[in-house]
Amino acid sequence: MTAEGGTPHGHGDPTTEPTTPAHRPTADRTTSRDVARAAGVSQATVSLVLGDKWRGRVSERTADSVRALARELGYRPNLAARNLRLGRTRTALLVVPALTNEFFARVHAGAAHAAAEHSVGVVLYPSPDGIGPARDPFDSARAAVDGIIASSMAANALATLRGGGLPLVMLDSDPLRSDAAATVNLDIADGMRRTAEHLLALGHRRFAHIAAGIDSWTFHVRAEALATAVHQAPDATLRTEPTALGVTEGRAAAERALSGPGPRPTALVCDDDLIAAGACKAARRLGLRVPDDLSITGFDDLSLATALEPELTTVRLPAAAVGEAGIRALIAVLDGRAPEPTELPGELVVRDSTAPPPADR
Amino acid sequence: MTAEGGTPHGHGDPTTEPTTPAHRPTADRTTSRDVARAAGVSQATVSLVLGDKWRGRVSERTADSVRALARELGYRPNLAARNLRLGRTRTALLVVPALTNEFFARVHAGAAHAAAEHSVGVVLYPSPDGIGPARDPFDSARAAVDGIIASSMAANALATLRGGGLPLVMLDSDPLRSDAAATVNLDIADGMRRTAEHLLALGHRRFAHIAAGIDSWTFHVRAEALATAVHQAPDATLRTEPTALGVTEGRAAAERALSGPGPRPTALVCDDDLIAAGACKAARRLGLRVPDDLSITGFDDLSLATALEPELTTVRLPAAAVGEAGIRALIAVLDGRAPEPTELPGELVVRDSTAPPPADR
DNA sequence: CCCCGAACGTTATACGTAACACCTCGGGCG
DNA sequence: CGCCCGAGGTGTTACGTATAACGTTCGGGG
Repeated sequence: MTAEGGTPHGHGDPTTEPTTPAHRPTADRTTSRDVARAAGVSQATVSLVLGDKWRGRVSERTADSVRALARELGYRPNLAARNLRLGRTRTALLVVPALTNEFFARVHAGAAHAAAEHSVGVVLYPSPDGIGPARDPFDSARAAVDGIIASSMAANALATLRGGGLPLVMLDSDPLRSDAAATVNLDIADGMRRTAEHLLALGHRRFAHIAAGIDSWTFHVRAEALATAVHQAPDATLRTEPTALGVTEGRAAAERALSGPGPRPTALVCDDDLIAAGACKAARRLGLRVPDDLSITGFDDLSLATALEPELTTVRLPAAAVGEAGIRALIAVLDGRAPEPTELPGELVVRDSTAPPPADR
Repeated sequence: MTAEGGTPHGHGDPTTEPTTPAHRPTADRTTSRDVARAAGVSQATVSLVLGDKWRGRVSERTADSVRALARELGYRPNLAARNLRLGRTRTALLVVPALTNEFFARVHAGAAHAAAEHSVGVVLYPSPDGIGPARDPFDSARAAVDGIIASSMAANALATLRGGGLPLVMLDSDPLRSDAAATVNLDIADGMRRTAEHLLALGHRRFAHIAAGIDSWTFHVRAEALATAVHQAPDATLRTEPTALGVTEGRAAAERALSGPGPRPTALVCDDDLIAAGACKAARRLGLRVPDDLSITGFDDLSLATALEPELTTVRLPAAAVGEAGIRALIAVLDGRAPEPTELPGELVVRDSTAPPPADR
């Protein structure tokens, strides 16, 4: 029990040399203590100087010398030790379905940008988009984090996320039934309504909704908003063709919608730009010209929208702003402030894939 | 020095209750010691059991009880503490230009996948694609990492990366002049050669290279390989039109190439699919049909390639495999094994944007 | 002459974990 | 009987950092 009487440790060699402590727990990097030794001060002083808390406690000369030596020795603070000591990491975990979806890549870019401005880090957990219980994000990310920002589309990871007891900011999820500490939403309904009104104003009355068949709030909102807006014109009809996400899938769904029974729709409203790209291919395959014979709209305004010919009329969503707002909200929560709930507007971008419907027979 | 005789600490209250140590360094999560107390064992035992090193040292009954309590109390190991103790983090830093480039999003996906299989994490440093000294990746990523995987296109961050003293795996960089611990390369030259041979076989002789004007190894290789392959046909001509990356930029460059002096090229070889998409738009704008009047090829095989009409003939690069190989190489280096240098092949995917040239006048 | 308060640092922890070196105890064996 | 052995643990330490609490010197005012 007493620590007196001989070193209880195995390699009780009182030389200053460490002599490789037999299991080498650390890569031999310079520590703040090394800098301290070199500067002839205590480790605490180094910590004060480098932490910029030295004013009035350390002389300017000493501070300068410490800084110089730190640079010279290539000192880099050990993040693990710092995080342990402080009990926080200044790091956020961003949970999204997949970055190959450009929308989420942009969300990440916005988050990374805003985070950098606050000296905060972002680590990513791309929730495997298949279903299944998903690996534990906390294990997979393997980085200690202070809070979580999660897209509602990463649904399969959400259950696990709850358990962590960490502050959670939800992106684009139902604000009513969310137990998150904060939410950042997109005004999806408004975007869809504007799309419908644009098409109605052009004279369209026969609509088909090529709808992402995904049980996610954002897509429910799209369907509902479209239906509501379309039916403001009493003679308008709307049929819905569900599809998985993706160009090929969208093409198949659009072909079904265009070759179904009854009069052919003159406008295809697609749940995202990839589906819209597929719809364009379907149109061409059926010998329909876009936009003369058929109008097509997308959603998201990915770079794809302007790469296509004709360029897509679509709703531009401020993806980067979503990421930024997510970071800001999380920081607010972590600082104990109440984050204002955010709702970001979309914007209808009219390009070349919409036009008045062909003259009816 | 002796621990006897009264607690030297300020709030010397010998109760077991911590009574909030005045600055609350840690969020009050369950620690392994809490689990130990609940199970009536020592913290060391908890560590053994949960670290799966208990066989032959702890009875099965005790181990079960510890595991049950850990789950019940919602115990999650403190990664910062673990990392500090072990001196490693089982985390890799992936440095890429930007994830909005689908190619790098796929690289990341591959890396994340391979990493997860080895219980390793990946954190991302998207090097701001502008030039400039870039923030310190180690600071920005804010996560302690064991090693780095960097794309050669994240050039502006590379200098800083060197300083860290961490193992570095380079992706798609010049293997000859690289001081990296390992390299993972794509056989870009082969892909470009196949493209040229495909076009030559179709009968093309007048080529234009819409070339990414970026000082990066991968693009130098493309230019060189294309020139070499094209000039195997003695009557072939090749002009080069540099461009920035992106659809709009590619369109402008293609327009220059098509409207320049001399006979018009019949084949446009583009350095990536985005540029190729721009080239398609340029062709349409000039009244040229693809592929009847003009053949166009891309590079990368992004999802864009099949979204376009006509679908692009392009070189499919195994982006995900690059990420996977990067992780594997890094793990090998960290384990002290010598990683075999990897060179991954591309594959020419012939689609609808290439055809024999129009009959010459 | 003495105490005081700046100025300038230092000492001592504590964070939570993993690994090592010890303990203890009952039984088998020579 | 004495001794060792293995099973089943415990005590202690160290990782590198940040900070609260505590010295120590020195010039000056009362």
